[in-house]
Amino acid sequence: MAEQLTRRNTGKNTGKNDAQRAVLAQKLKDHGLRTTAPRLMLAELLFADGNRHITAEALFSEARAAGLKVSQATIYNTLNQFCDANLLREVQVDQARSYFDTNMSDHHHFYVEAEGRLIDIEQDAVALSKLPDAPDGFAVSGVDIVIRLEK
Amino acid sequence: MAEQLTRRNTGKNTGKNDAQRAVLAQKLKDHGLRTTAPRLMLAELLFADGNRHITAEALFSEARAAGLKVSQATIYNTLNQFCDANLLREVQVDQARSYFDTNMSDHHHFYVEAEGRLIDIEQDAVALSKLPDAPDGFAVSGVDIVIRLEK
DNA sequence: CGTATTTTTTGGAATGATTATAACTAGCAG
DNA sequence: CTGCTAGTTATAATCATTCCAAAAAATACG
Repeated sequence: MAEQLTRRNTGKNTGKNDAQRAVLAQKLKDHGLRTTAPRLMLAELLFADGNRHITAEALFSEARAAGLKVSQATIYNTLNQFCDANLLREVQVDQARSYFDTNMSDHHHFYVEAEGRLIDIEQDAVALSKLPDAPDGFAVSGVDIVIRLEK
Repeated sequence: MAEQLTRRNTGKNTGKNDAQRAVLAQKLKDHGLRTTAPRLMLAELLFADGNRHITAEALFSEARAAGLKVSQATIYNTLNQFCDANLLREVQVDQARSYFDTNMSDHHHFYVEAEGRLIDIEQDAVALSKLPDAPDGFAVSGVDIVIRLEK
């Protein structure tokens, strides 16, 4: 037993999943990451169904629920590598835990504190008509807008 | 020994500090907090010299450096009580640690990631000309803008 | 002013997220 | 294939923060 992680499945592969995997594998390569089984499977969870916001712990649970055997360390390593490789971004809304966002386009967030849930705000839904100059000697590396929501 | 925390000093009180303390004590009362020695001393560190941004750990160091004997637990308790009492606000910029801001006016922040330093942006230096509607059933409880800076 | 009642403070243990470590294993270049 | 390098793992370590139970200090009351 314990061969769920091998590249080739036990038999019936849906061509669809294989195609998807190939695309994701290429995506990893394009971003300078080797294609390993854990990375590919986590990429599948993260990127297969459109944009999402997820915590390390939630991803770990999902992976386990999907029958994958990844350690927590791999979850953290992978999330950090994906961030470094610009496949993910970290969103700063709650000091208790980190949220990772698969949407790399320029955008902002609603944060439902009560539920720990993030909602994308497309960039063109916000307009900053006035921005302060960066202090001398500094350059702006990012502008984060978080709109906190309550019931 | 060990009487540094008593209300009455060992002798020479500068009237200035006493006046300041009285103001701070009143401030605590106004916000529904009892005047205790630790609270008063931390309030002095926090509010005496204009607005500041500080982490729990930094406040603890300052308190120790000033010869105060407060435990870490008291630092955390006090910071949280001050937040609840609207004497402080917590700023969310780094998942590793919390920053507390004594400036309760409506404003935003520059964050120098490399130095872990926050700089206030006065409210009128930013103008949002377009804001998305809150999703159905939710109300906006706050808008946080953080401009990240690099050298 | 003591004494009772309630809050605070405290030191230390507990928690929870994240990172470091060291041994093992899997990619991939030749 | 074979070896070198990078990735994965389990576990221990770390770090900020919270919890806890007991001691101390504040207010209330008589």
